[in-house]
Amino acid sequence: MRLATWNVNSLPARMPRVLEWLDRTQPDVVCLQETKITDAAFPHAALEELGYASVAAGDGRYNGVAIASRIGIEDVRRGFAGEPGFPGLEKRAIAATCAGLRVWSVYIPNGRSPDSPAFEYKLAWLDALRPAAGEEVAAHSALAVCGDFNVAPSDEDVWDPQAFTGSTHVTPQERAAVKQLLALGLTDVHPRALKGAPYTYWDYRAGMFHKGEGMRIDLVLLSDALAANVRDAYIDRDARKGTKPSDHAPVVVEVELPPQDGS
DNA sequence: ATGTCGTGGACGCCACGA
Repeated sequence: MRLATWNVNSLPARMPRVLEWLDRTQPDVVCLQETKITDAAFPHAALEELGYASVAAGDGRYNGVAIASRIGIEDVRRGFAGEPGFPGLEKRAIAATCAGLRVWSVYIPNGRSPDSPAFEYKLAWLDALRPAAGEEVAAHSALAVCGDFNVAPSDEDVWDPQAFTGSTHVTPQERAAVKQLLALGLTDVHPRALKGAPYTYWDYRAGMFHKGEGMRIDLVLLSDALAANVRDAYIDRDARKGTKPSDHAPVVVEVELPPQDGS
């Protein structure tokens, strides 16, 4: 099966690119983040025309996550137990089961700067995600936790570690939080490097995309057993090019699912 | 270059988040 994750930075603004990308890429399941659209306005019908059923959790202006699947979508859960807010609960997590694969689409808070309340919120959010993810690891042998983690797991995942001194996304606390997630029994699937770099995000400003100044912050975490069945993983860098792109590129993973129980 | 996007309020720019 082909699984993808993409921070689209507004689904309304990105619909032409998203539909074109789905048609070209043919993922079975895609996790979306920063949809920036209310549930009432979510374009279920346009996705259905391409064969995708979709579920969403969104408030409108900020955040928002969704999952689209052409192989079935059931047991939907929005948010998770103990999820903190800032100050109120935000729309940052949705889960569903697609043909036996438990899939989460998550959008971890940005954190703004290490000395801000938003950073404490980011760490608290990751702390709360851990037990919820642990329950999912225990309950589902085939599990994928996908999304924009707003953390570059290692120095290899940023274009210049020196440039990030004093910044979020690279701090020991954030990296420790991701490591603790992996310790639950999840594998960070490393996509093939493109042009020598594994980046999934490039700031719109200052021509950073064209200078190759990016970060790998969009991750696909697979349950360890499932990760052993990965056939390919890549970043669709072309999706960052052209007219009105998102500032993130999709990550695409080809993985062989084990036979489903009872099928 | 603190250099670009996207949203929404209130209407041609500004505040905010990323």
